[in-house]
Amino acid sequence: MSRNLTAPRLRRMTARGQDEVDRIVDAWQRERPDLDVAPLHVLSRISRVARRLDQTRGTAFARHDVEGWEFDVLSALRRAGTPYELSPGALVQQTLVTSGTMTNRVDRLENRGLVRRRPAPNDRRGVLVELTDEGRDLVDAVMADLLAREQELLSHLPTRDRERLAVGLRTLLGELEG
Amino acid sequence: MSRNLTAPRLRRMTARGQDEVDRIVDAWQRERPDLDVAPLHVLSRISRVARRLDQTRGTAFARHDVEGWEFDVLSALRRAGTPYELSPGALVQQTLVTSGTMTNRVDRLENRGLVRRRPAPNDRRGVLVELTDEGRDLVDAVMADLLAREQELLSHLPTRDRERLAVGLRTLLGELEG
DNA sequence: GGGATTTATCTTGATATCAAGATACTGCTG
DNA sequence: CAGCAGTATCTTGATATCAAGATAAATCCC
Repeated sequence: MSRNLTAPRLRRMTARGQDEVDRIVDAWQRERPDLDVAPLHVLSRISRVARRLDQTRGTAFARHDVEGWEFDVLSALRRAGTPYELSPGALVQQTLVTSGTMTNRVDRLENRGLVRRRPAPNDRRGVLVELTDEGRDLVDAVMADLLAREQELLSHLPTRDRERLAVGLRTLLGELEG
Repeated sequence: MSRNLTAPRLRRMTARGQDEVDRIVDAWQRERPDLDVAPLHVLSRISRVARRLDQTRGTAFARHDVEGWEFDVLSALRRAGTPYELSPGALVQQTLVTSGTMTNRVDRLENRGLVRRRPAPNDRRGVLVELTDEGRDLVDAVMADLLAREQELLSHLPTRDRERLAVGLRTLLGELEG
């Protein structure tokens, strides 16, 4: 069993300052010196950053009176391009929720007038969900705002670091989805 | 407004294969060429990886008959070290949930016999949540298993890349928490 | 030391999610 | 062309979460 071989180097590289995850990992290392807790430096940090990111995005969404889950759906439809319509099944795949959740989401978005359901051609089981003009305007406004804030969030990270981050995360995602 | 200056380089670096986020970002770029969508390469990917990671961990937890939220709480208590006890407030801070959620979680863990509540000394408002022996055994077993799986997940990522990933994420987390 | 403020925890009510199963239609196979 | 497995969507029931507020005790400050 390989024993925290990478920990010392990691520690050196980050001498400037600890974050909450460093404290968590150190605590585990102290309590379980028999385990290699190095993976936590990457994977726990991802979970924690994602959590905070959700919270932060929430405040950006609030100013447009939109919930995160609403944006998820509208945004999948928007980036599909004209005529801005997808099947519920396709929406399920893209948003990583279950079919029941998607039915519920589409219901509520339809009530708000942001999407519309129509029968699928050539398949009487099927439905297509399409963005209304109002939905499109909304998602466009939110997206511009969101990107501005994310730009700012990344502004202290050099371009090179952003690329490395993206590449590493892509590898992980490939592992998880492949 | 800076216009997707980093996108071409990113694209080149990843010629080997696209992931789902690449497809999402490309679609946005096509639909909104006026916006700089590069931040999504990092931030959307973090959300998506985190989501998948949750799902993956879920299956590891299931074999020990533990839910993710249970592990979160037990693990905070475990790494606190002897005597394995923390206030509900401290647990709230570490797990990023609200106080109502924590009350509920502690209730359920107490019912399962994994933790125990006792009055805080010197503060009659307060309570301390402490790990039972059973809780400690459980969290130790789950942690060992979890680390083994995460080790494997990271095994295709060179050590150097893991370090860079950790460093970049730490910077982001500092931004989000500071 | 007594009243206002802050801190710590718990309660309540509304909501979003999921797993499992129901329903309805398609399209393959023999 | 009949039956049957597969696909697409929706329904149901249980559950975890959150926001807001209630309650109680500690601490501050004059």
